[in-house]
Amino acid sequence: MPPPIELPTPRLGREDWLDAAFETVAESGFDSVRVLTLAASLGVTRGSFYWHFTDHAELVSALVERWRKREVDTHQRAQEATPLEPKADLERMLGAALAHAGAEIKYLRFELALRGLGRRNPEVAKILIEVDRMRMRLFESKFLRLTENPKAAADLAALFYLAIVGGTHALARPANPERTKDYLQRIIGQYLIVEQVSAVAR
Amino acid sequence: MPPPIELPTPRLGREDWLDAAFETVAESGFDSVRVLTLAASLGVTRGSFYWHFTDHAELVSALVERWRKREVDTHQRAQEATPLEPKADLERMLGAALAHAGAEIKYLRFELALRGLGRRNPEVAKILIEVDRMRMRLFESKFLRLTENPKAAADLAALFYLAIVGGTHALARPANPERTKDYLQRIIGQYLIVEQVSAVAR
DNA sequence: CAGTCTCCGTACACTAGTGTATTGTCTTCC
DNA sequence: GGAAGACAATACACTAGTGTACGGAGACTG
Repeated sequence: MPPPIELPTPRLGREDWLDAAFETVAESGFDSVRVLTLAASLGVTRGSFYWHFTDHAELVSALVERWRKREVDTHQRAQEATPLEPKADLERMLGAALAHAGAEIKYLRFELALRGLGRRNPEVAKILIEVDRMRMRLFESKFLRLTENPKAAADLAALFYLAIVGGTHALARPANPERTKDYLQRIIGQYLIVEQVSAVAR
Repeated sequence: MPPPIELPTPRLGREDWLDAAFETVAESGFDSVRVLTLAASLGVTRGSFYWHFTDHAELVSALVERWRKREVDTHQRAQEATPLEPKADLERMLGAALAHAGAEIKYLRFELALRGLGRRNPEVAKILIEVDRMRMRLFESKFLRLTENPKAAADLAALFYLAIVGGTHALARPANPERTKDYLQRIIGQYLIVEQVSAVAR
């Protein structure tokens, strides 16, 4: 039987182009995604590209759609995960959201670039708003286990989620990987203390 | 004597080009700043541009520098402003930071685009980090009037500042102008209540 | 009222990028 | 092992953009 694994990737598939485009986006944004450049980095000419994609626009929308699907997936897996003790649960979410190590930083940077695209592209904006809502609701469900006030839970979820987004934007470059996480973890700890104190006072 | 004001702007100055570039950046990012397009929108040809600027790169860096200067200015004016009662002070800062009305939204969008540029341009990143630090320290000084714990003040300042940045990124488009402000103002109110309760408990 | 300085138009050369059409070359599968 | 289909190279036409060189027109100044 023939060898099932082929090391030098003899022929390219749609996914290979998407992967290369993903790298470029994470590196320097959507405006730097050029068919010509991608072809060069893949070691082929554009003849290949226009076989897999009809258009430059199709590449971009396929890339966005792939991201969206993955986000929905990880969100569902997070929902189905057996919840820990409340505080540890929140910290786990923070850790996941702010994982700056290795390959994760690419995902973060891709998302930042995507938000940039969303500012000029209404369809992308729609997707981002959906994903933001999704994630914020998850945060909310976690905070609901800490306070009996539903409005407070919603507000705190929004505050923390937005702080995470802001943290990645404001401090992610250059190289403040751990700082943001520390910020937010300390604050969670502190909020919980304050919350307990206020509970005692009630 | 000749009329000191001239309505149709007979000749262009450096500032006119910077203004036009600013609009474009706020609208669709730095990558959309094209000499050719700007010239068209100003009703002249590129001959004018290359008189005022040596280069496309010079336009961009001049634009960034103008933004930086203005930020330092407004920051200093904010520092010198006579402080209000602590809570009102914070709310005023929130209001200023999230002013989404009229011309302000353009500044916001410009800053978002600038953060995008900062992700690929180390010099821009440096400027952004400086401005972020500046503003966070101002927040910190405000929070220091609410709590005697300096670490708590620093953390809370970071949390709120990052939430503001995140709020503009995640929800500013399309058209959630008042929502973010409401979020944060409600939360400030709530935190202050919790803080007071915890102070009573101490 | 000539000269100079400031601003702008024009023409040219060049590069980078898209998209199309056609042909070529592997694979696979019968 | 030959045909069909999947993938890729080549060549071409086209557009958008940069930067340069030079010339011209207004305005200010002596």
